[in-house]
Amino acid sequence: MGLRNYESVLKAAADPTRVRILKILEGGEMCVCQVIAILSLGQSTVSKHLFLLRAAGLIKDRRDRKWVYYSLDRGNDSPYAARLRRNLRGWLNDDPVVAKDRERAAMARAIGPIAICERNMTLPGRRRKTAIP
Amino acid sequence: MGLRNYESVLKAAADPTRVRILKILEGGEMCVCQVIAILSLGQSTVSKHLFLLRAAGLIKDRRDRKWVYYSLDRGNDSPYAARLRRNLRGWLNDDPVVAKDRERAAMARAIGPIAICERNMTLPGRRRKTAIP
DNA sequence: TTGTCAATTCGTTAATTGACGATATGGAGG
DNA sequence: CCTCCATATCGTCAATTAACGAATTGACAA
Repeated sequence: MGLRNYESVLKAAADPTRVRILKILEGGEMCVCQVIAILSLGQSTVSKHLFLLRAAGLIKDRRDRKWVYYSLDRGNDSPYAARLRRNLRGWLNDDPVVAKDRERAAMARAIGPIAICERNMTLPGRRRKTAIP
Repeated sequence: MGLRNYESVLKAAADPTRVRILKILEGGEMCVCQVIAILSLGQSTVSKHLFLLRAAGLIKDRRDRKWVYYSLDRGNDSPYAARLRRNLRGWLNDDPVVAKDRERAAMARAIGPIAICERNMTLPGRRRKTAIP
C-alpha cells in the first residue's frame, strides 16, 4: 500500500460532500435514494461520490431487491482507510452541517427507502427542484 | 474546529507533492531551497505548496538570515493536523518515491542551504532545466 | 420477454488546482 | 539609501473535478 492508495483515500475523504456521506453512514447503512434525499444533490452526482468512496475502500455496497445499500466498510480495507474511518468517528460531530444531515438521516430512516423513492428522492420539509411543469 | 479546517488539512495532505514534503520534513527542518532541490520543482510551485501546508497548520516556518526554514508544526495545531501528522509518521515509509526523496534529503542536508542556493536550487547528480543558453 | 424502477455512465459546463515564468517583497549588507 | 538574493505573490495555462441532465444499463416483477 503506497502513495497510490494513500492518495485515493485522502482525496476521497477530503471532499466535503463525501465526508458528509461518511458521517451519515456512521449512523448505519443507507439506500442510495436516502443519501440523495438527505444531501439534496443529483442522483448521478451522489452515485459518483459513492463510487469514489467505495474505490478508496471506505464504504461497501449491498443489494436488496431493487435497492442498493451502502455502509462503512469495516472489513478488509487499506490501513489508510481503516485509520481514517476511525478518526472520523470522533471528528466533526458538532459541525452544523453534519448535525443537520444527521437530523435528515433520522427522518430518512423513519420514512424508509420505498417512500423516499416514491417521493422522487426527496424528504418532506424541503423543496427540491420544480418537478411538475 | 469544523468542516472548514478539516477540509484544509485533508486537502493539504491529499496532494502527492505535499505528502512528499511532509515526509521530507519528518527528517527535520529544511530550507526552502533544499526542498526545491529535492523535489526538482519550480520555486514558486514549492512556495505555494509550503503555503498551503502552513495554512493547514501542518508545518511552520522560521527565518534565519536570508533563509526560511520549514519544519513540522508539532505545537498548537488543529486536532486534524495533529492526528494526521502522527499517522503519517508510520505511513509510506517504504514507498519508493518517499525513499528516494529521503536519499536526496540526506544529500541536501550534507551539502547545506548555502551551497544549494549557489547551485541554483539543484543537487549534484541530476539534471534540471537547461540553465545556460 | 417486457415493463418498471433505480443505479451507473456519458457529455457538457463552470470552478478549482497545480504547474510555470515573471515580478514583487523584504531582510542583509554595502 | 540602494543592491542583492532568497522567498512570496501574480498572471496564465492546462488538467482535474464537481455538478447537472440525458441516455444507458441492470435487476426485479409480472
